[in-house]
Amino acid sequence: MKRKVTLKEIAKELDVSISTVSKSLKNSLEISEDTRQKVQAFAKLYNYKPNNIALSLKNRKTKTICIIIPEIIHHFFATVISGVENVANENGYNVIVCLSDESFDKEVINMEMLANGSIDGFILSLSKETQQKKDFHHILEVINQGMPVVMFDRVTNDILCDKVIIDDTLAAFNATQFLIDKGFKKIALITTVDYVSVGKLRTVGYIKALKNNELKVNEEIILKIEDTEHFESSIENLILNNELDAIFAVNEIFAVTAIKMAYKHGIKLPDDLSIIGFTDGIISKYSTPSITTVGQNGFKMGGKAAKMLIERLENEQEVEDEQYTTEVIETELVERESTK
Amino acid sequence: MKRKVTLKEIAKELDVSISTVSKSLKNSLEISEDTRQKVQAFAKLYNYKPNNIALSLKNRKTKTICIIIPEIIHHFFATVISGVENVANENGYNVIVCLSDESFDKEVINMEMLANGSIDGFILSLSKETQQKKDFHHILEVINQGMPVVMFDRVTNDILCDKVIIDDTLAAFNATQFLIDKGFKKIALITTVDYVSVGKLRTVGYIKALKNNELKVNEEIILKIEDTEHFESSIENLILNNELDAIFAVNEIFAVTAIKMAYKHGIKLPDDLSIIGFTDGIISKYSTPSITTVGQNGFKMGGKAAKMLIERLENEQEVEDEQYTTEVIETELVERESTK
DNA sequence: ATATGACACGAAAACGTTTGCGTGTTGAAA
DNA sequence: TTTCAACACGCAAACGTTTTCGTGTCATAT
Repeated sequence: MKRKVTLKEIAKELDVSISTVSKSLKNSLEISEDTRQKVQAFAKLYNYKPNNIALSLKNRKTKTICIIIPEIIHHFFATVISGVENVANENGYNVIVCLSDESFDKEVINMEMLANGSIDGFILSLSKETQQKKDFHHILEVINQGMPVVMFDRVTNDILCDKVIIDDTLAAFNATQFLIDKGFKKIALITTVDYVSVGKLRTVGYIKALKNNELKVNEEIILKIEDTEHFESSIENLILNNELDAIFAVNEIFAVTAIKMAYKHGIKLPDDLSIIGFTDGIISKYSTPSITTVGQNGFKMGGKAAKMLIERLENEQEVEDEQYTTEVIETELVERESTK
Repeated sequence: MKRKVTLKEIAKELDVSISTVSKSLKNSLEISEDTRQKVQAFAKLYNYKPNNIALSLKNRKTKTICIIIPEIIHHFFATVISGVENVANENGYNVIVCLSDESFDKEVINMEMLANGSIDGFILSLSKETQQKKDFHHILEVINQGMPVVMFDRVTNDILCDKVIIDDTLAAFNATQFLIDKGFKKIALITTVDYVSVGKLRTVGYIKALKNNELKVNEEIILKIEDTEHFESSIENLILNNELDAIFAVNEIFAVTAIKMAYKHGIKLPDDLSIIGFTDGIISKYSTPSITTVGQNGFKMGGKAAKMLIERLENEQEVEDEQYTTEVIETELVERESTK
């Protein structure tokens, strides 16, 4: 086992100074051809690689960014990570992944743990609990320290920073309009409780579309799910107690559960009932029938977020314009078998 | 915007030395009650937090581990990350996630990029390409430098290190036996090409179970899928051209695709055909019918891997026993609707 | 009055780099 | 022979910590 070799060791071995070694390896003109080659040969032989930590300390940048997400199990967040990773690597950055588990405390701890020089910036999607508490002091603190933050998907207006989102309202509007255009009148909504920002926005879009087409908004067929564990029966009741034409669900799980309940009671899809979901994940693709859904393009979203963050990092020394931008990623309606 | 405050700045402000500040904050007995309180108050006021990079350099440990996985999109790998994150955080470690995208080169680059002091150790599941090339020099190099590596799931005998796996052969054996016990005779296998280690092992288990029950191994109903993109028709043909009793698929995608093809041709599950998959992911849970499958418990696997790595890190100074262990995580057959 | 010890603090090295600047050695020009 | 530039290299500071080892100032004991 040969431990990592350092400049100092090379210097001692070759009987030159540390600076000479360092300069030789950087092909400095100060150093004679002779020693330069000698040093480089030796360094290659011993597989010298500069110590990243030392460099980070010297340069005061770590070339590492952190992404904090509520849950990695969600396909959407996984694709976002993938997108972040992609452009981060292209730019020589590493990615630390932190999970908040939808918990405010974990979000705070994670941020505090890393805001001490370990990383150069954050990419962040708020946990449910944080959205509920509306307590963003930890984020503000980090920003005030001069560390750039980019928020995505689950964002808040209370924080000024770069953001990348989709137009949830518009996407929901379009999805609902799509159903209306098919001639459906009785369109149910399965959504989350209001404090989940994206759930609320999607609800708004749904209602807007109905009103826009002079359809009555019927509270009885708007199901707001609180408990993310036991909602099967709520959805089952929704379907059984109403003669629905179609359902718009604000996520995959709700959509596929609706399909399951319909199937259970012999309701044929898409003949008797059409369903549109949100998020083009693994479930929508492989479900039987496969699910028509709103694709969010998490990969692109992550990539964009990383790009914005890195640009801010690399231009830090220049003008602090403090002009924050909010990038909107376009969504697309992926038509599959669950709608006719 | 107030930048991070350092020991030096506190020292200057309070007109004491850096050492005094450092010691005060660590409640050293060397320092008088008086100055200790003064320093601590000042530090709290300015929200002093020690710079992690400086600490890493000094201590020669970063309290960061890296996990390299082939794809984050796979639910199984996502759960493993989750498990790693969990015990890492419990022990004050951070997790860097790297994706190899099933590419040998990316795997190598990732390892080299981080093996220079940025992290303390690796957790790793081999990319397909690496398994195919059987080139493990990058891993060996890292280990030879004294950096601990823990491999999981997709491992190789060519590398000596700690490992955490499931008994793929046994799990496949049990799954097949389960089908045999139901009275099925004609049981097809949908698997991967042989160089994917786990695919091969699961194939072995399937064959073993058949032989053990004196059932004929019929190559015609063993489908080895090479192209991970276009395999629908292969599976469709398998189902149509053979009067199958049951199918054992080595992953979720294959299983759910089989269901889709069966559904397409009006074959009723589980009445006409039973299916068992592998990996208890999101698909198996939400598919209609939901899929009986072999649960791998990725969360536990990741947790165990992290624990092994951290233990090795913390005991590094002690006896270098060099006794590597391979931990086997038990699997469980999750019975659902796709089998009768 | 002197020696002793506790006490409270500072200097400096170390972790591994990079880099501006100083300096000793050349050779050639004056 | 003197002067001066080019050359090739080393010194030292800096990044932010921690920690060992001094050291100066007291009060106390002798």
